[in-house]
Amino acid sequence: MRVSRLLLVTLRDDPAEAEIASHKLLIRAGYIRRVASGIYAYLPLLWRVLQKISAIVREEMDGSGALETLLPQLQPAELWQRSGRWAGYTAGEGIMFHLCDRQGRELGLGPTHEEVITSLAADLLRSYRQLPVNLYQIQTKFRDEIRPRFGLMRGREFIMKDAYSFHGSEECLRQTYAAMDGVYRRIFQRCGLRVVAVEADSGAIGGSASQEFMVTAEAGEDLILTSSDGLYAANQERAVSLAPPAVPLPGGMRLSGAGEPLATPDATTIEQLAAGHGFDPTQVVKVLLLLARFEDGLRQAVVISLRGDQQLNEVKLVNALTARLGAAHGTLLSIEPLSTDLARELRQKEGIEIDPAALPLGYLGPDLEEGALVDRRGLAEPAQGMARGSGARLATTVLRLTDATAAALTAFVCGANRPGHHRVGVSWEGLGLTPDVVDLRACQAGDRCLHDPSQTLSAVRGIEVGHIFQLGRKYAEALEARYTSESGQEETLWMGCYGIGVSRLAQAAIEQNHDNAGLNWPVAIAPFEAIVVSASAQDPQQVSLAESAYDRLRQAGIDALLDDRDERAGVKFKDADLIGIPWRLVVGRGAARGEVEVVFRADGHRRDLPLDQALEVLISAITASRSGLGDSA
RNA sequence: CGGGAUGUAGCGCAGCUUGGUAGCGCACUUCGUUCGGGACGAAGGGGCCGCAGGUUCGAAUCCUGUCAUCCCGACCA
Repeated sequence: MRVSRLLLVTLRDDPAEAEIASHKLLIRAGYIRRVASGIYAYLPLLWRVLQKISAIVREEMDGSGALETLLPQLQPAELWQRSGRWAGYTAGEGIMFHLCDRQGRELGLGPTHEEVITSLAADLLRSYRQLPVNLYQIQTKFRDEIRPRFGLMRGREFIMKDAYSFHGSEECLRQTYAAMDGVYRRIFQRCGLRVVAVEADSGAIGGSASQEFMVTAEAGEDLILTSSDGLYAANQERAVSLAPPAVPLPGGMRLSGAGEPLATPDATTIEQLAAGHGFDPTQVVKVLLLLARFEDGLRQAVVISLRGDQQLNEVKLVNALTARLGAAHGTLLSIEPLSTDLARELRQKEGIEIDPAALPLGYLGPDLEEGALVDRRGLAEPAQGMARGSGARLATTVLRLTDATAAALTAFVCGANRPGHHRVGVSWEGLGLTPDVVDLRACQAGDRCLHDPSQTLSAVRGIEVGHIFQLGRKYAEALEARYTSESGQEETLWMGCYGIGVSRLAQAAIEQNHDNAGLNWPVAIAPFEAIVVSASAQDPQQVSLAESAYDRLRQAGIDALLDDRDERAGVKFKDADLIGIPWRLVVGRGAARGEVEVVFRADGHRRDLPLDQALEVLISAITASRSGLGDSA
């Protein structure tokens, strides 16, 4: 390809819309253009990169025995209603674009394809003899992200490789899951990425085991915690660890664990309480009052007890609530602090009366009375003027969950459930409570590891480029995907699913491979492997030598670009660096002697060589590094 | 959705406080000189000043509304 024909439009200034390096460079170097928020045109250069990544993904997936397919993006609501995900994905903060066709039928634009593939599996898979199968596709996905960000990093339309495997047993699923783990590591290695595999939360997709593949980069949206011995790595959402030991409360229990009252005006936070009254935060039980909203209208007050120095991990909380109430009440739509504002909103929009004045916010204790937080009237009567038919109703009991760090305290300080007062020397028995213990704390860098308390966790930021799940039978059950086993029994299929964000991966590669001059693609996914630049477009000798170098590179099967523009050498060099072509062959002053210069973009290393030798060097270096495997230059 | 910011030529920005009919750099076109790290000179082209309404003799500028984009939080490949 000739640069003059490439529609190469590069910019000198950083675009105002971009924040992180990779996003700025994608725009500046002419790889993408924004069409709307979170929606981008992939320009010819980027499309070549995406094709190369896709080719690697295909080779590795095909090599593992997976079958490529292409599934519809337009999906009937009915399919999603059967899996129980329609409401969660469309209502409220749902991320599925959905629409009605001319007959008034509801359709969704696929954010993922579990439903479609599972219903197909139910159709096609009948016998254990057909198992296992692994189907994948590389396709555009649509997600109405709450906040699209950072260019291709979090787009509303993006390219994803998703694979779904079906099995006759959990054991077989585990084998494929393990195989995909290996396939993924190879794919990322071939793409030239430094990736960490971490234990992950399975989120809205569901299922049991799941692992994310994180490109380590400062711009990453996730926090990864890893042990120094390399044996443990997890997403913070999921991570487990040992909290620092608590400082024992002097004097222990008081008044048989009922606690001694302490006047604490203006001490509504742990910091104020600790600073004002000489307590260590680990001696305090912090109580959070939250309200969970479920799909069926249930509004559940939740009282969380945490040790004062600990932070709530919301993902763990959502999982705990879903595990306890999801089956009976549907998707958990939201969980938020029960503030005065929320109480007002509840009264106005849902006809639910919670008197904020009755809530001693800032002075809550784990034994907070249910009083105002539950529905004591039986079925709630809709108040006049509120949203009709919302069906919102308050639960009849309060759910109390206690993190293990708080449950382990034998004598602690906590709020007295009346403004301006705490209690000192409280015990769980003294409160008449048996803690319902759940792991709810957010792990931090510096925490000790569970597998070896002498190891500590450290934190790195990461960009999630892949995620593999053992889904189990959740979707197969919902969509009645069964097969006949060897013994003639009808059995539900076991499922796994495996995703790679292809377009995100391209940008993550830039985040890891760039410098002040521009991009610096790994050879395996570079849009072109080499660029031939003649220093002067006026010098016929240089031009013809450049042409012949370009032809010979192409004949040798190299993806070569020829900068044939009548620009000054500096402009062409700057552009070559900016768009990040790994190898540059400069035809300049030495042209008269048949000499050219070979430049390696990554380290700027250059050498003058006769053309024949230069081509040889280039061709062997490129063919050696093309696979992305091994220790190429 | 809540909090913050910004919309002026393809890109980056000034002008707005104090209303008087739009400017700078880059990019683009033509000519000349230059030619190994984003050249120089000359001459050009390009703007419903996000949109709608209002105030005013007069609005990029003041007021109201609205839309869009970006950043911080909840979502995820």
